[in-house]
Formats: sequence, structure tokens, C-alpha cells
Amino acid sequence: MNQPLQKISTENGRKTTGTQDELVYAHIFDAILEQRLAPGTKLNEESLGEIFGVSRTIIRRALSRLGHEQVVVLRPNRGAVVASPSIEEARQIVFARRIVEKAVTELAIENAQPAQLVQMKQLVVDEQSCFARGDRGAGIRLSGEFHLQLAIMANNPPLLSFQRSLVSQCSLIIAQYESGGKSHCSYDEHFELIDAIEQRDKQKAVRLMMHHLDHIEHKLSLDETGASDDLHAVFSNVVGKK
Amino acid sequence: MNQPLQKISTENGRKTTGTQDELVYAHIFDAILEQRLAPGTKLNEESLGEIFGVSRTIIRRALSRLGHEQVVVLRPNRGAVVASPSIEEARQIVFARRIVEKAVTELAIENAQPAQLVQMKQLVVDEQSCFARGDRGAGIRLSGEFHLQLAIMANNPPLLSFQRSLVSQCSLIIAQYESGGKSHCSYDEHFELIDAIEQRDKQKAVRLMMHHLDHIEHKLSLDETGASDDLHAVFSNVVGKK
DNA sequence: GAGTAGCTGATTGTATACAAAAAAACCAAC
DNA sequence: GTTGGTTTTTTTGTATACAATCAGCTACTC
Repeated sequence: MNQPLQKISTENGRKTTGTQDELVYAHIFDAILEQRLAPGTKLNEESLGEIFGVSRTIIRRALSRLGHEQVVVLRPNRGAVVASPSIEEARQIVFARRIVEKAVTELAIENAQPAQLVQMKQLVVDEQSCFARGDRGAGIRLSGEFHLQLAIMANNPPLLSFQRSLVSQCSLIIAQYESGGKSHCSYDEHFELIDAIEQRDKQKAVRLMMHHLDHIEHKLSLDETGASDDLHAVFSNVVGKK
Repeated sequence: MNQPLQKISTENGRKTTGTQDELVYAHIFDAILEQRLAPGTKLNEESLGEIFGVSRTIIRRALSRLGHEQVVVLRPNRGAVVASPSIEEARQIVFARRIVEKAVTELAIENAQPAQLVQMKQLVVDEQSCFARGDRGAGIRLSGEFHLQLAIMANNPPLLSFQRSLVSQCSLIIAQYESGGKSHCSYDEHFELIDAIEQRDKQKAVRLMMHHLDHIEHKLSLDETGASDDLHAVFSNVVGKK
């Protein structure tokens, strides 16, 4: 027991501080976004502790952080589960993202450094190659990182941290609702967006961004008629019947 | 030792779930917003544990949550201190609030329930009476709660949670920079805002809100020339001199 | 006397033991 | 076979013990 975490951090190209709870957090986070953990999955503290070779204390910290970002939901005395936002919740998240992405896009245009733009292009190339080789999970995660990078360019830490939470939740939504075949939030649009930013064309960039979010939201409507596991929603037609 | 926390929760009119860490969190939070804890104050885990009659485990959870809301800053291996945002950081926070408050105001107008408006009016009355009797700290906190209530009316949970963090940080800023005499973010403006919302006048409401935030930002400029404890900022004029 | 190395006390980080709560299994009655 | 309650087991919540780290001090070197 208690073998150290060793360099599991190098699995993806993310910078890690090296503290244990950071690592555990990052791993669970990635697993959720890459859909190796399905929405609704129970996250048992002791099992996770054994998997990562750390005590429940560390797992607990990681879960609590994930809970604060709304990627998992913490139910008092009942443990944590991977969040599974309803369509209504998904709509609200996308709405909030519209607000934030608009501001972030405009700020990014004002503050973009050439080196950052180069980095972003590389990110989209990586994203593209993920989808090309069929690694949908990693693709969704990189797509999210693109939007995070944009918020970094915007140079407003509070907006960045909100963006982080929203992007995570959106990735979850995409993973949950964008079933199978349909190609998702496409990297083409990301390339176009970078162009618009390079040209410092705020109007165009914002328009592209909104269009981008329309795509996500559109997928939700398609699924609207699907089955639900919310009994109240399912039986809302008989309310007051008794 | 370990006398229970008992009903310290009734000190202010806030609803509490009753779990210990919630209580501790709320108490520290209030203490910071009401300036009983000055920015920069070290928050010793053991001392807090003794004060609240709980173990460090609980204190740690509360601090971690406060840290995530950026009301305290957690320095690894060096403990937590009450945040003391620089003027630059304060500007960024206010900027983010502009974005969110605009969206929240518009949503609130769309979704406002009559009962909620009544509640908000009462809140402003309470706020007013706090300032009238010289309880500046509680006044600042109630003023923040006004803006939170607005976000509740807006009925978008993600925006609400971001608003919570922003309002907290703003209260901290107000407490820190709005020195002495000058009457702060005034309740008159809150009354006007409620009126505009009742009349469903989006343009007017948003205009009032922006005006409101101008006031906060204006205070920052006044302080700009003040002393700083950021050595880089202080000596920025000699950069490259050597 | 300035600067550095090592020591000491205090504080945070982590693991673990135990208590409390919830879930599961079980059994009885109908 | 299903329902209702009781016991057992699992899982979470909290306190605490111990390890690792840091800040401040002393003493030593140059």
C-alpha cells in the first residue's frame, strides 16, 4: 500500500505543481472530461484512495475542489457523484458562457501576445489530431483548453476562474448529450476564431464565438425529447391529478 | 474542550444548513466582510479550531472553501491569510462584476417574482438602518446580499455562484479602500434599482447598475497614489537603471 | 559586523482511528 | 411475492497523532 503517485502527471501535457491533491484532482478531472467516468458515477473515497495510493484525506480535498467547480456533486453523508446536468441546467450553463465568452473574446483581442497566438494554433492542431485518430475524449478536453487559453489571454483572473468552471461543465454536457456520430464543436471554428483575433476584429470574433455556442445549444434541443431519469419531470403531466 | 458550536448561526439572519463547516465558513466569512478580520491577517488553523470548538479538519475545509472564493489566499505550507487585493486586482474584479451584473440585472427583470421584490426592499431597509446606527461592517455585508439576491432572482445558478465570489471580493475591496468618512455604495441607488426592475425597464436598470459600479471603481482611483507594499510596483520607476 | 549554517519551536500536510450516518441484507409476517 | 421492520455492513464525517516544512534564532565564519 501507499506506493507513491510517481510521474502519472506526465500523462497529459499539463503543468502540475506536484502536490498530491493537485495530481489526484487533475486525474479525476480528466477522467470525467474524457468520459472514462460517466455522469452519475459514484466516487467512492476509499476506492479512489487505493487507486492513487493516498489516504482519504487527499481524495476528499480533490473531491471538494471538483465539487466547487460543479464537475461533481457532493451529497452530504452520501458521497460524491460525477455531475450529470439536466438539459435545463445545461442551457443555463451555456447562457452563462455566452456572457463570459463575449467579454473574454473582446479582452483577448485587446491583450493578445503573439506568442500566445502561436500556442493557441498549436493547441487546435493537437485537438484536430485527437479527433483524427478517434480519441474523442482527449479532443473534448483540448477543445476546452482552447477556451481556457483564450481566458488566459484576456488577462482577467476572476473571469478566468469562472471560465474554467464553465468550460468543464460544458465539456461534461458535450460528452453527455452529443451522442455518437455528429462531429462536435469543431476545430475549424477554432481556427477561424484565432484568425479573427489576430486581425483584431472584435465584431467578427464575437459573432464566431456566439455561433460556436449556438452549436452546443442546438445539440441540447435535439436531445430534448429523450428519456429522463427525473421522476418529477417524467410525471409532470399528472401533477394535481391525484 | 469541544463545546458544541450551538446556535451561533442565529447571529445574522442567514439560513444555515447546520453542518459544522458551513457554520465556521459563514462566521469567518462574515468576520472578513465586516472587517473584524483585516486584510492580510494570518488565519491560524489551531487557534480557529479552539475558538470554534472543532478540530483542524473542519477549519481546513472552511478555509479551503474561502480560498476557492478568493476571500482568503492559501499559501502552501504557509497557511491562509485574509486576501488583500491590490488596486490592479480590484479593477479586474470590478470589471468582471460589470459583465455579470449586466446579465444578472437583465435576467432579474425577466424573472422577478413580486415576493422577491418585497424581500429585496426589506433588505435595503435593513441595510439603511445598519449604516444609520453606524454598523458599517454589517451594512457592507447586507449591501452584498442585495446583489446576491438579485442574482437569485436572475435564476441562473452558475451566474449566481460567480456573483457570490465577486460580491465577496468586492466587499473586501470596499472595506479595504473606502477609507472612513465617505458614504459607500449607497442604499439610495439600491432603491432606485428596485424601482427600475419593478418597471421592467432594462436600459435604466443596467445604467443604474453600471453607475453603481462606477462609484466603487472611482474610490480605487482616489487611493491609487497611496502607499503600496508591492516592491516591484514601488520601484517600477528604476527598472533597467542598474 | 555581515552573512550563512544549523538548530529549535511552531505550523501545516497526511494518515489513520473512531463515531455517525446511510445502504444493504436479512427475516418475518401477511 | 411483496411489505415492513431490524440487523449488519459499508461509507462518510470528525478528531487526533505523527511527519514534513517553515520561520526565527543562535552561533559560527570570514
